[in-house]
Formats: sequence, structure tokens, C-alpha cells
Amino acid sequence: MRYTQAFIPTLKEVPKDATTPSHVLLLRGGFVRMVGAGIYEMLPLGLRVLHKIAGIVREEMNRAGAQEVLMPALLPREYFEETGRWDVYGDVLLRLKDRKGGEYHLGPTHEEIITDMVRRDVRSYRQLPQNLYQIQMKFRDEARPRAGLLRCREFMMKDAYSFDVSEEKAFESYRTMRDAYHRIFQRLGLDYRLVEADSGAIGGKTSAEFQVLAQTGEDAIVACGACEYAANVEVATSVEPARHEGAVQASERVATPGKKTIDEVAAFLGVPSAATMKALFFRVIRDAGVTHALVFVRGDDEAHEVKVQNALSRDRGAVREIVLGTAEEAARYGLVTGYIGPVGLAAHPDLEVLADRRLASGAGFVAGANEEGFHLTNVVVGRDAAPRLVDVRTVRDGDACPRCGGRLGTYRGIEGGHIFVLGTHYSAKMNCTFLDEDGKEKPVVMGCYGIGVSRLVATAIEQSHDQDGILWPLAIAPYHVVVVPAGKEPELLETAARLHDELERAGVEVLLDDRDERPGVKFKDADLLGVPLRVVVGKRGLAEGKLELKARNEKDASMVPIAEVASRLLERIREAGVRLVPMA
RNA sequence: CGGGGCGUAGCGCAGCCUGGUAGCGCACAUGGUUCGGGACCAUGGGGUCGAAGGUUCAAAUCCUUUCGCCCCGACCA
Repeated sequence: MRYTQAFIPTLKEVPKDATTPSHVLLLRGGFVRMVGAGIYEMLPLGLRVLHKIAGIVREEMNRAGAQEVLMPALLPREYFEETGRWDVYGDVLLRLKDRKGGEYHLGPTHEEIITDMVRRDVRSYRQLPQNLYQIQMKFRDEARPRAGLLRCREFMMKDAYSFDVSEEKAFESYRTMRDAYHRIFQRLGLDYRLVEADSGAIGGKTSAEFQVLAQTGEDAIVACGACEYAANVEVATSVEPARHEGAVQASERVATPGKKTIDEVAAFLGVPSAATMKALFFRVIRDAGVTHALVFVRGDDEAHEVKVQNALSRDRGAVREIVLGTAEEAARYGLVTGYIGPVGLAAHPDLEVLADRRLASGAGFVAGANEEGFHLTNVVVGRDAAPRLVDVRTVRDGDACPRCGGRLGTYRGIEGGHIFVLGTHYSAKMNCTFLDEDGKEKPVVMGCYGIGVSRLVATAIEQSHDQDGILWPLAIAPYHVVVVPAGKEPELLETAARLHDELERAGVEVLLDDRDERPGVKFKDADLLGVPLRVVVGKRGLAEGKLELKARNEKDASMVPIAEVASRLLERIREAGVRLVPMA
């Protein structure tokens, strides 16, 4: 491709609305343009990258035995109505009406539609398993789209769905997909981690996320330095940490006038904050109604809200939402904020009382006395109080790995893929059944597997960029090579053009910067666009019969005899796992 | 949805407080000089000042309403 014929509108200045690195660079490099909040159009360069990613995803899905389909994005209300998601989804669902008043929405995900597809034609266990996927635009009216392609209202997603005869078989499908995802993320050239994840509202049992490591990631993940353990901080756990070894003495009531916070109480009593107990009072909203819960964690720990919500969901039904309760609400249970403790709460059976399991291993903690101005010392969980023990603390850097005892580290990540075992959540509601070998009717066991294809375009940049621009992994770069004649002399242009043609014939995607610009401008643009390999045709080198070869991610260039340039480039491209298709 | 900020030429901005009919840099066009890390000189084209209504002799500027965008938070299969 000749630069003078390409539509690559680069920008020198940073568009005001962009703050995230990938957003800035996608706009500056002329990859995308914004059409509305969370709505983007792909320019030629952006689409090339998007197609590359989608192509790798498609190849690996096909290789894993999945079959591509294409479902509509425009969907009649009835399908989501069947599973209750027409209501559950709320404002995130983009709804519209047709001329006759019929209600529709744009698909945010397609469990219902695919389940309908399968239930129409699958009757027997002989027709299973099936794994169907599509690559398509999804629509979600996000409360707050942001950061360019990282969180859009319209975005490209690969969504796959597996259908099996049993849970055991469903896990086989899940593992097949997990392996395919590993190959995909490796081929994309991304640094990622497979992490255990919260299933969220989709209603699954087992799930894992493919988190691409990036400073700017929205997700916090925990990973072991010694073994394969990695988890989203929402579900991450650690081995029982070091305990507070105080003397096991009787609990005593001590006056702590005006001392309410952990720091104040610990300082006042001369104990470390790890020897105290922190109380969190929540309002708990379930479908059945609103209740309250007390959650205790060690003074130096933080409770994780998702873990608390999950812990509360185990006993009295799924929790829709938790929020911190007010002092007035707490007073209804005789609780005085600042002095809340686990002792003597039996009078309020409707108040759920949980304690992080870490509190069970200490010999005695300072806790509120449930009385204004007083705390209790040496409170021993199990002796003085009997809260339900749960794991709700947020794992921290340096904690011990639950699998191997190794040191856990914390990282930021961007969710690039998410895989679930769904079970019969959708199939049961939608009557998607089959007859098994005994002639018994059973619901199909499902799994679902998503990859945010357009998000990965931005994710790759978040992970790999510098001051000057993007550093694309070769497998997804818009072009493999850029050839830059550094000057106007006809022989420079001719040599560059010959190399360009030769590479193109070999199947290399190559951009020839034939613009009438100074070399500096071309170098700046090449760096901005992030083309992985650059060949400069310069006067000095040409005089010696050499061209300058430089990788975007390397500092130094090397001078290569003209005759060897093409083969050197081909070699590097093949090394990156890219298959080239020479022109016939 | 709560908090904050911003809409003036393709991009980045000034002008607004104190009303007088729009300006700077980049980009673009033409000519010339330059030519290995975003050159310079000269000339030129380009704007319903987000929209609507109001006040006024006169509105980018003051008032009201409204739309849009960004950031933080809530939310996020």
C-alpha cells in the first residue's frame, strides 16, 4: 500500500476528549473516530487490526470444533421476556419499537437467541454436543461509556455457546474453550493471565477471565509468583495468614471515650490494628426484601464488597445489592457506630452476623462493646461470639498463595475474555431439552464464552505503547512493514518501491511511505502507527548497497545488504507466528 | 443517577468577567527556500461561536431552556 493512496489521517495534537493511552493513540494514528459517546467508526487502519484479531479468534474457534453462525442484533422482546431479562437488564438494554408498536431491543448478549436456535432442532442426545459462535456487534447502553474502545455502547464481540448432555460433558466443552482461548491470547501476542472470576449476574457456576495485564486496567487481579494460581480480586483468596498471638484471657470491658476508628482505638489501647476487629454494617437487598448484616474483618484488613455479597447470598437467598447502612438503621439493632462488636447480638436473629475467617485464628481481638464509649479486649471468636465464618477480606500484595504458599502479587488487568459454565440456567427456563439414552427428557447443559474483539484492539495498545506511539504485536499490526525512503532522490524511491513490491508479492503487508515529506515526519508517523518493522532507504546506506532495518520495539537499527532485506523481514514475520500467503 | 468540567475553523486553544459583529497555533492550498526525527518565509481559503428562546440599537459575550461530550463515583453478560 502506498501511503499517498491510503486514508491514514494522523493527528499531531491530542484530541481533548481522550485521556487513556489507547484512546489517544487510536485517534492520533487515524485508526478510529468517535461518532457519539461510546460509539466509534473504524477507519481503514483500525479495521485492519480488528479483522486480524477477529481472524485469529475465528481460526482458533473453528479449530476447537465450534461452528460460526450469525444471529440478528435486532431482537423481538419475547426471547428476553422468557428468561426475565427484559426486566432484569434494565436500562442497559437498548429498546426500540417498530412502526406497529412491536417492542424490540438490540442484542447485548445472545444466550436466549442461541438457546432458541438449539431447542428448535435438537431432540436427541445424538445431536449433542454442539458449540456455536458468532462475531458480531453488541449493544449495551452503558451508564458510562469511557476510554475509547475499552468500554463502548456498540462493540464487537465473539460469543460462543456450548450445549452438552451433562454437567460433566459441559466441563469438557469448557476446558476445550479454555484451551482455545489460551491459543488465541498467545497468538495475539498479549501478556495475559487466566484468572478465577466471579460469575456475576449471568447466573453461572464456574467462570474464569482472560485478563490482559495493563497498568490502566479496570480490574484488580491477584497472581502467584510461584504457581499458576491467579484470580480476580473479587474472588481471590489466600492461605490463612499469620495470626495475632495474644494471651487467651477473659474478655474485659474497657472505656474508650470518643475513640471510634480502628486507628484511634488501637493507638489508645496500645495494640496494633491487626489486633482489632473492624465492623461493617450493610443494608442487604434481596428479591425477598431488605435486611441488614454485620460483617467483621481484622482491623488492618479490607472487606471486598463482591465477596461480602457472595457470602451473604449463600444463606438466605441471592443478594441483589448491598450498601453501607446508616447509623439510624444500625440503632434499630442496638448498635452504636464506632463501638460495634460481635458480642451479645443474639437478641436480633434477623441481623446476619459474619466474620472473616481470619478472625477465628487469633487469640483475642479488641472489638466494640456495643455500648457508647466502650470496647472489649480479648474477644475470641467461637468463645465470646459465634458469627458465621466466611472469606471476605481483600487479598493483598505479599499474601500467601492458597495453592502453594508462594507470594501473591496484585496486578491491574483488562478483561479480554470470559468463559462460563452456565448449567441449565437458560435451558431450563426456555425448555431447551433433549431425550437421553433412557428416553428421559433433560435440559441441555450450557456454557458460554465471550471475547471482546474490539476491546482487544485498545487493550493491545494499553499493554504496548511508548511516548511515540503504538507497538503492535506483529500478529495484529495493521501492516507488518513500513518502507521509508529518506529523501527525494529517484533512486531512493525506486529502491523502496522495488522492496515494497517484492514484499507484497511474498504476502507481506507493507506500507510504502511515498509521501513528499521530510524524513522526520515519516519517522514520527511510523512510530505513531506502530508498524512493527521499518526499513529506511537512505542515501548513505544505499551508496554501500545497504538498507536500514529497525524493529519498533528495538532501540537500534542494523544495516542490511539490499539483497538480504526481504528474507530477513520474512524471517522475523514468520518467527512471530504469522503465516504469509504469497501472491499467486 | 450523583459530583466536576467543556462545547468558538478539521485538531488544540484565546476572546466571554467589562456586549460593538471573531482571532492565534497546527493542518489545508499556492509559490519559494529546505530535506535523517513533526522545517522556514510569503500569500490564500475555511467558522449558523452546540441549539432554541429572551434582554438590547447591538449578543460568542448577559438571562432562561435544551442538546452533546469528557473526567471521578455508582453501575457494568
